[in-house]
Amino acid sequence: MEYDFQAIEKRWKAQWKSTDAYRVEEDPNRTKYYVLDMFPYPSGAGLHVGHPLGYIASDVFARYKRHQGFNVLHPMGYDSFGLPAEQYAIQTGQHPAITTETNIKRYREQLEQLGFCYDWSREVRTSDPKYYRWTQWIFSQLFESWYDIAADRARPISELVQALESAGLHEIKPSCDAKWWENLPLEIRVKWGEGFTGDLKSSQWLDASEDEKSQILMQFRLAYLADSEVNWCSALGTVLANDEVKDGLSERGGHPVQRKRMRQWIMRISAYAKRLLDDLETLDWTESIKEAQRNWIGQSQGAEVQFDIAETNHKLDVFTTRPDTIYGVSFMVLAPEHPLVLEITSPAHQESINQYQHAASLKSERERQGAGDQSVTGCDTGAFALHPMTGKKLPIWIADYVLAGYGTGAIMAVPAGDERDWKFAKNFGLDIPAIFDGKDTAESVFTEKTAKLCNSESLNGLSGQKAIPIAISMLEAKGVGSKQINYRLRDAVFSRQRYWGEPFPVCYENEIPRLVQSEQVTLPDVDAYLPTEDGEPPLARAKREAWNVFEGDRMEFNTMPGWAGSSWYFLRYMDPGNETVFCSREKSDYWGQVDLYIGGAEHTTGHLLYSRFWTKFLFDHDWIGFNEPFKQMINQGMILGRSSFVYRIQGTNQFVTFERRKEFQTQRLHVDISFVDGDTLDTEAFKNWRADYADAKFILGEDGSYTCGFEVEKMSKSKFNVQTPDDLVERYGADTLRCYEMFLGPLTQHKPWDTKGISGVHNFLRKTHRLFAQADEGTPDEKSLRILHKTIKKVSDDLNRHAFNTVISALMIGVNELLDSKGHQKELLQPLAILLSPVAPHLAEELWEVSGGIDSVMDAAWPESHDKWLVSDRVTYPVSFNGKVRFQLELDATMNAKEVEDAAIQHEKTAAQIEGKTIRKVIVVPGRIINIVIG
RNA sequence: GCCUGGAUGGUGGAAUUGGUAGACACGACAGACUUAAAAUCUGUUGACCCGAAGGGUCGUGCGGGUUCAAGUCCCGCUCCGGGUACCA
Repeated sequence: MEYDFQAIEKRWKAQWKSTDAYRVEEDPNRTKYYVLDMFPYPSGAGLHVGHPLGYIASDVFARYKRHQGFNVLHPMGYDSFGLPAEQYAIQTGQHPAITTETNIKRYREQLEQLGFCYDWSREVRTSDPKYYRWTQWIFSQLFESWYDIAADRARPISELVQALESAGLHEIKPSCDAKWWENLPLEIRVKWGEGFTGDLKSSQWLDASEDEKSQILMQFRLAYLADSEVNWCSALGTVLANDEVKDGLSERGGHPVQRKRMRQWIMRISAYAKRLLDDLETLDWTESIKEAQRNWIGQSQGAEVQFDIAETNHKLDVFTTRPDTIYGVSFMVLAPEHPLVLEITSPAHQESINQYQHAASLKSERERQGAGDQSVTGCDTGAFALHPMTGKKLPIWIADYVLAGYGTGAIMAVPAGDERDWKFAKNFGLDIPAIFDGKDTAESVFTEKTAKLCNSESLNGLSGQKAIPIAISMLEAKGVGSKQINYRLRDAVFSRQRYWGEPFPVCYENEIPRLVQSEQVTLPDVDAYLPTEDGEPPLARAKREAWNVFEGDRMEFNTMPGWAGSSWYFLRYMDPGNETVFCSREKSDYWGQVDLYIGGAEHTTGHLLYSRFWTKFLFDHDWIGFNEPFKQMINQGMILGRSSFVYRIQGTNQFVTFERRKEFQTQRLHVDISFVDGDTLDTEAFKNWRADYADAKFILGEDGSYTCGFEVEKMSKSKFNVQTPDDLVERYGADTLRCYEMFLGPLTQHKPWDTKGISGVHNFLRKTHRLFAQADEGTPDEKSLRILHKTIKKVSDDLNRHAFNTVISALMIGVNELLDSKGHQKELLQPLAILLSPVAPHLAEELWEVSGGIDSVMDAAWPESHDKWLVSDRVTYPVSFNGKVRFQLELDATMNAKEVEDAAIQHEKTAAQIEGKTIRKVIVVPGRIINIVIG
């Protein structure tokens, strides 16, 4: 009987559906295992062959764990808010919900086609109000929380209020901006006086009005409203990401983009910087991803130093990692946006400063940070700072290499010891004080901490490493500085000026925000998915009646970013239908962390950081019992496309085959890979492709066919190299596609997609089918048993280390050898069907039945290999001379090293190798190798 | 620049702890079956040299090194992919 994959796959899919085979429930008697794929965005194009790679791997692993008796949670859902649907809505007026629904339907069909063992009853969609209700709830909780630095965790804002009422800010330290009071309106600060430095008294708090209290609390909330610099594009009425801006213009449309301060919701992720950094140690992720997160969080240790500004009362704070070089400071540099610039610039410099600030505001953050061009720019303010130790006057400049958002937005420049400062000093002719003994820093910068300091008073003679703590205590003693740990990690902007996202459960009264708690806020209908004419987000178009709940003067017009819904979705899968909590504690205690997370590496610093942050927040409130979401993660590589090309002779409609293309002047054109089999073009299909090719002529090769050229590149529609799984599933079946994607190579590596090899894998399944067709009740011989147990061991070991590609080879070898040894007894075939089941589940069910298995193969216990069948009593040793293998020697496995050595030396072929030379040494690794050193 | 992953036959790749490099598969070639083709099956297939069997030399991006033994470890490079960037 032929391997009729279509009938087999149809039959078992129906069977699984009718028995609800993938339904999982909590079961206290079994150990859980949670396998998760990264949340897909359901795009209109559907899945291409690159997508399922990770899904197949996780599915294989989930099935393997199920065989091992684990209670496996393996869910799937959709990150269904997002820009493409909104873009489509702008163009067509179709509600994004409709587009999204259509796309999800297509995704679902494709996913089901591949036979994944998802428990679809747990499916979630971020755009479903029943889901985003809880995203909104988590936002509310962040709004209602502050971060207690001493306790190192989030706490309810009510506890902060209590503390403020009884003792002010004296005894507690909330995470906040270093000078949080400067964000408050002047009226409040006036009441507290000039010298206010953050030590809020309970009397001052009790004295404040309700509005004022709300504004003060805003400085400490974990979700807070503040002004933040954004790339504003007024033509598009929206904010753009750094990489959507090119040369000061929007990438789409080429409209001018300007840096602008906008009031936005922000997440105080910086409060969690240290924990996010430290807890990386507990994760089984690749070192490269962990390292990238470390760099992103960017902890640096150093000191904050205060400089007085000459002839004013202003003070300038800077952060430095090199307080030891304090005597090398020769000027100061502020970010162009630094609030002090306005106040200190001398009238003579005012105009050039204004110009420079304007120019800087037109640059994107990326451009400011140099992307490519290393030219040094800056502008003198005409003001001077006073050196805290020497009192020397130091000119204050502004330059765009100093970023407002990092540290204090100002630096003390030490040209002798810092690359950028040195270049800046050289460029503008500023002093470069020599502070390193024996280093000529007028000629080149010296950035290491190894040289002994000079011209540095009490620090003289010390190396930088030793001088740092001494310099800090010196600064502390003088009251002009203190030890400080700084993080590069910035608070995350949480507002988007878009329609298709979660609405905030927030309304405004006198522009003071408060939570809407009477009812869930759902997305209102709008007449268009565009910003309003005065640049308000699309939600500002919603009429009052369009909101299902309307409180205060107005509702919040922003929506939440894409990462909101995806930061906690792994929790919702545990308890998808719960209408009273986001996930019951009982269920999250049972399912716990994701044991294995599979997805691309492109989410390294976005999703993977934010979901860690939210997990820690939920943990702080004891709503879940673990503080990291994803225990182990594997990042799959990208699947690249294989493009095919035809060669058109210039100026004609004639196409020349690949081998002969050099004989003519040709243009290389992409051709749709669906007309190409191997590299051979279906010329008829090609002619029917497009009208202008209808009368194409071909110069063929010797074999009478047209051969295409090829190249490996990213899969994309415009390159006509996109392979969808659909037609492959139709031609070969889902099991073949699953096996083939696994067989292609290591999961984590990038690899070209090439269907050439798929027939080999398909062939393997056919051979397997053929082997089982001969199933009988006999007793297997020893040879076959050895093959089986070798295969069990190899497949199990490889699955354990996620080497899915070699799992397939091992199965191929096993099947080939069993066909050879006539090992078709049911006793052998049943375990073999189980081994096959994770990778080719449909065929495995069929074969399980054929070989007399009971119930579904999915729940059959994973076979164990027995040493009895693995160890052999004979060993074939390679015998090498000076490392070169010369012959094989079969010996008894029980022989010890000395006996093996003697046997090797006495062997007749050894004599021929020695030939006059003497044996210097013999190395025997029992069971492995013999090496005889001669000379 | 920095961080990070990689480079092995014509192709995808295997070699898990330093121990027989090239498993498995594709492709190619040859053969069987066939009137023929397709399909299927069998064999050969890293390069080079001598040859009847058999044997030898070279060989894992490049140059060094450690070792009885290196694709694997160390030092120095080249190229390709990804991330990131004047982060004080």
